[in-house]
Amino acid sequence: MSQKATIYDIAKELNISAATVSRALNKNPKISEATRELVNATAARLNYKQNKLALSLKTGKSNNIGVIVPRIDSNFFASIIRSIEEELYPHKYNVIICQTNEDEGREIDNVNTLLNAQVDGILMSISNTSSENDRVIKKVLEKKVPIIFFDRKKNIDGVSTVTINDYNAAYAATKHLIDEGCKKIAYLTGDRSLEIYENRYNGYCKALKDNGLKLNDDFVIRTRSKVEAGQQAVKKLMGMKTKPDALFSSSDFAALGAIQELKAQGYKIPEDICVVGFGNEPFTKFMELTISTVDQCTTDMGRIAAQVLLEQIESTENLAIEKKVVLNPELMIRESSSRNK
Amino acid sequence: MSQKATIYDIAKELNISAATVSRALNKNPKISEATRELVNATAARLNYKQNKLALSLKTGKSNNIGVIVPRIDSNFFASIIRSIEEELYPHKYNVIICQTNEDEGREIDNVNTLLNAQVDGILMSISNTSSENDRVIKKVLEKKVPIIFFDRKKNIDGVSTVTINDYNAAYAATKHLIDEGCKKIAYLTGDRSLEIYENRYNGYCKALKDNGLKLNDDFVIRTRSKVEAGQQAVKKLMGMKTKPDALFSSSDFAALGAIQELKAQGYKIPEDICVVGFGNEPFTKFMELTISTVDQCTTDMGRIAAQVLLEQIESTENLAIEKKVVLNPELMIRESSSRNK
DNA sequence: ACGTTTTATGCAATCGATTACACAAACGTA
DNA sequence: TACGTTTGTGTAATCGATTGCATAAAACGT
Repeated sequence: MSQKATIYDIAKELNISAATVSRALNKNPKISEATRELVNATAARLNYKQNKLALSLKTGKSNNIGVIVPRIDSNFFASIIRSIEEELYPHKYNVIICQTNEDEGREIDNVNTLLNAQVDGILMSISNTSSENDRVIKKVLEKKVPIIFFDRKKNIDGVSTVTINDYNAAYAATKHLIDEGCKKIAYLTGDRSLEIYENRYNGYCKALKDNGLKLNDDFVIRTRSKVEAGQQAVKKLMGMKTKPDALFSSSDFAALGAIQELKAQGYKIPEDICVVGFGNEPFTKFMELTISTVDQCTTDMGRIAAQVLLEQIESTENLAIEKKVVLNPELMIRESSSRNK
Repeated sequence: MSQKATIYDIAKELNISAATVSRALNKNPKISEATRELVNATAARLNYKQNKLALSLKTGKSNNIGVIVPRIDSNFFASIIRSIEEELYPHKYNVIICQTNEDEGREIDNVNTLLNAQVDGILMSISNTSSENDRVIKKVLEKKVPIIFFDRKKNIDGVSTVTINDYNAAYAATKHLIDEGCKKIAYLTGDRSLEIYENRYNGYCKALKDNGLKLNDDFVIRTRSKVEAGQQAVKKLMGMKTKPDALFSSSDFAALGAIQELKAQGYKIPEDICVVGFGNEPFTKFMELTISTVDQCTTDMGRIAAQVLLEQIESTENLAIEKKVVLNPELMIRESSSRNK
C-alpha cells in the first residue's frame, strides 16, 4: 500500500492540486491553515517522503558532496572524512565517498562519476600527478563545480587547497633530533613527486644546513609507508660503514618497522638512535616505547576543507576562489626521541 | 562557455531532436553510424556529461547506496566501508556515508535523509535498540528499499544481516585462556543491550561452565571501549581480594589500557595474567608485547553485506529476503596470552 | 450593492533524460 | 507502378517537485 507516495497521491486523496500540496508542505503562507493541516496529516498517513532527486533536478543543486581519497581504511583519511561529514551534516549535505587505490584511471573515473551525479562540490586528496589528471580537473572547473584539494595537492589555477606545512614540520622534527644531540640523521622519504614529500624533504635538508650538518644522500631512502619497508630501510642503513644516530621517517608505519628492526639488532632507542615518525597514527602513543611523530591536524583539515568548499558553493560570485589554507602541524615529542629526561 | 551541456544543447547544435541524441549516446542500433559519430563528437566538444539525476528520476533508480555507522574513524568501520565501496564500485553504485555518533535521533534522521535521497538500499550498523528505531526501519521496508544490518544488528522481519559469530569467538577466546591454565578469568563487557555484547558474554559464560569454572559476577565489568576504561577496570579488579589470572576484553582498546595498568602495577603478562582483546585493531600486532585478539573479518563482512544488498536490489521478486550470514571470526593468539612456548 | 483588495488555489511550464508510437524516405519486389 | 519493409528520426508523455501567472471566492470599503 505504501511504496513511495508522491505529492500527486496526496493531491488526489484530498481532491486538490499538486501545487497546493507542494506549497503546504513548504509552509508557504499563502496556503490556509486548514489545508496545510490536511496535507500534513495525509502526508504522514501515506508515509510520504520528498523525492530529492526531483527537487535537485529542478533546482540544479543535489546537496551531495564528493570526497575522493586514496583509501578510507587509514586512520589519516578516515578521521579527515569523519570531520568533513560532521561539518557538512548540519548544512544538510551528504557525503559520497570514492577511493582511488592510488590508481590514476580510477581517480579520473571517480571525478567523472561525481560530475555525472551532479555533486555540488568535490573534496579530494590526489594520488598522482599526471597531466591527464590536470585536464580532468580543469573540466570540473569549467562546469563551475568547486573543487578543493586537501593534504595531497597540486597547483592548479582556481583550486583552493587545505594542507599542513610539511616543510615546517619536517624542519622542526629534524631540528628536534639535532637538539637531542644527533648528528647523522637518516631520512625515510615517500614519493617525492608528491608535494607533501618534496616539502618534507626540503624541510629536513634545510634544518641540517642551518645547523651545520651536511646532507648525506646515502641517508635518504625511498621507503613505502609499510612496516616491512621500515625494516628493510634499517637493514640497509645499519649495514653502512657510517651508521646514523637518528632516523626521521615520513611515515609512522615505516618508523615502527624501523624501531622493530633496530631493537632486533640490539640497538637501544633513544640512547643509540633516536626515531621520529610522521602522522600521529594511534599506535604511536600506545606502544610501550611511545613514538615521537608529527600530528597532521586531521580534524581541522577536514573541517576547514569542508568550510572552504561550502563558502565556495554558496558564493555565487567567483570572489572566493583560490583560498590556500596551511595548517601548522604539531611535533609530538615522545620517548623514541627523548634522551634528556 | 561550457557549463553543463544537455542533450538539448547537442540537439540544437546539430539540428536534430533530443531523442536522437539520447539514442545515439546510448548506442541504440536504430541510429545511423553517421549521426552517432556526429553526436559523440559534439558531446565531447561541449564537455557533455549525462545528468544522472534526470536519469534516476526517470528510472526510479539512483544507484546510490547509503551506509550508516556510528563513526567512520575507527579501524573497524573504516575497513568495512572500504570493502563495501570496493565491492560496489564495479557495479556502478556510489556510497553515501552517514555517521550517527551513537545518537538515536541522528540515526533516524540519517535513515530519513537516505530515503529522501532515493537510495537503492541501506547498509547499517545500528547503535541503539529503541523501538522508535524499529518503526523507522519498518517504514523503509514498506517503501521496498532493502536494508541490511552488519555487525550490530537487531532482529526485524525482512531485514537481512551479516554478522560474526560473537558467541563462538568469545567461547574460543575463553577456552584458550583456560587451556593456558587460567582459572579466574575476568571479562570486560560492552553494553549488553546490543546483541554482539550479549552474545560474547554468553560465549564467555558457556566456556566457563563447560570447563567446570563458575561465573564470578564481580569479574564481569562494564567497560567502555577506551584505553582509560581498561585502566580503571584493572584498578578495580586488582583491588579485589580474589584477583583474576586472566582478562578477556570485548574491546582491544580496553585490553590495551588494562595491559598498561597491569604493567604499571608490576604484573607480568602473560606469566601473572593473560590478556585477550577483541577486534584485531592494528596496534594489537604492533606492540612489543603483541596482544591476542579476535579478528572480526571486516573485509569479508563489508564485501558480503554489499553482495547481499545487491542481490536484494536486483531481485524484483521478494524471494531473496531475510538472509542471515554469520561469519566465523578468527582467534589471533599472540604473546599476551601465550604461556607455553 | 458594487468596485476593490485580499486570500487561497489551480494551470502549465520547467529541470534533463528516456522511450512508445508515429511516420517519412528509401528500398525491394511483384 | 504500386505496395510492403526497413531504416532513421521526430513527437510527446513521463519521472516528482516547484513556481510565475491567472483566477475564483471571500472580505472589505463606502
